[in-house]
Amino acid sequence: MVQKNKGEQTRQRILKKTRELLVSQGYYATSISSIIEATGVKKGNLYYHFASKEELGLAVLDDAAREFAEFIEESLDGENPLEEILNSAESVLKILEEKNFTGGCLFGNTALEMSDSNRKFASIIREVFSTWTTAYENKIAEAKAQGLLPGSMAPPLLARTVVALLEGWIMMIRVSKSETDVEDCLLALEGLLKE
Amino acid sequence: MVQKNKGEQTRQRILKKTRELLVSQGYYATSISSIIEATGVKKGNLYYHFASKEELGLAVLDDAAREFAEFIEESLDGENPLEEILNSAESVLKILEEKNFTGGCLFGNTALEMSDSNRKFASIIREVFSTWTTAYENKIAEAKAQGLLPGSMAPPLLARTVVALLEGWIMMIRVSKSETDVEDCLLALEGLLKE
DNA sequence: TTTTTTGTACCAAACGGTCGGTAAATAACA
DNA sequence: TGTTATTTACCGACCGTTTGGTACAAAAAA
Repeated sequence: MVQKNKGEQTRQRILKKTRELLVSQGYYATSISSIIEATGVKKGNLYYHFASKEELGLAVLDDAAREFAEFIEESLDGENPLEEILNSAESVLKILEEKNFTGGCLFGNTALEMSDSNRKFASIIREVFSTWTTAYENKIAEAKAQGLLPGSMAPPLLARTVVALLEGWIMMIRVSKSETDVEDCLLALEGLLKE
Repeated sequence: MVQKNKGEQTRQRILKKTRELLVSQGYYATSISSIIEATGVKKGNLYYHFASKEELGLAVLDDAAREFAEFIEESLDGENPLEEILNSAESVLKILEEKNFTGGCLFGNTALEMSDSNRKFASIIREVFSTWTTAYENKIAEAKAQGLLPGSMAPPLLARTVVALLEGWIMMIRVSKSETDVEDCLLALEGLLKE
């Protein structure tokens, strides 16, 4: 069995493993040597695939952004638009639980760590929040059309609020590491959307 | 004119200036040498006042936490409990604007950067969120007693949701750097609390 | 054979931190 | 009050380690 694209496989391995490190430690705390250790890839090889730490970080973020967009689309599932959003939020929180509340959201973390100092990172983050918000916004507009939504908030504002609420709760859950906080977060979302 | 407590003054100067650096750059991106440069305090002197970078970071966080608790108390001002919370939130966001949306919230930033790896930092952050939440919780309970609050969310949950909403929006504002987002954040809070 | 991929050895710069020692302020004593 | 101890505050050269990054040869694949 001859494998094509051996280099591409290595590249992917670096990408995924580095993502793990970035999620749990952040950009600056993740050193090249720790990436080498975690992946088993030697330094020369790493720099063959990625020109710099920054480029690697951007590639990881880009890769994760693409996956996250797909994940959000798939997670939007339910009997009505409102349920779809709540289920999506639950899916997002589920990932946190699986990681025992360590790491949190790669995009949120990177936003706070890098967006003031590095425009390239900020640009990717902006796009992630934008597609995330838009996905929810469409469902919210549907729900509004069906009379499922109380309140006077316009769909774009409400969608961004839902995302902000999630990011904020994820931050607090990461500090508290409490499972009941996950349920509280979902209750808060229901409160925001249903009454 | 002989000045007493010369050392204490130096200590305070280090504390305040380092806080600025931490707010705008984060912990790992703020090097000892950059602190030395920014304060004018020489290395030997810095390590005379603080045993390590970690201890300095913790002292900064502690100092900021005390100030923030006072700030929240003072910012709770208005005709009724609900207005008090909204005014407090507005005050918090005002600080962001004054810094041109750079830096964001020291506690939120540090939470995401350190709380998984350093328990001492996490502990301070937890306490900050706790006092912040409690301050709002009391007002919310008052508002509920006065029949000002719609919805079924219990005051403790609603208070934490308000804080989460703020932290989440602050994160997004820091990325967007948009002034209108500040107003949107306040609208979202009104939507959460008033209808 | 040529191109792609990987491993090894090395680099300068920056990192957090230590050290012996100096200068200034304060306390103790005459 | 003037003099001497003693503490407090500060300095900058230096330490070992780690950082991100490079050069280049060996190996594998095409």
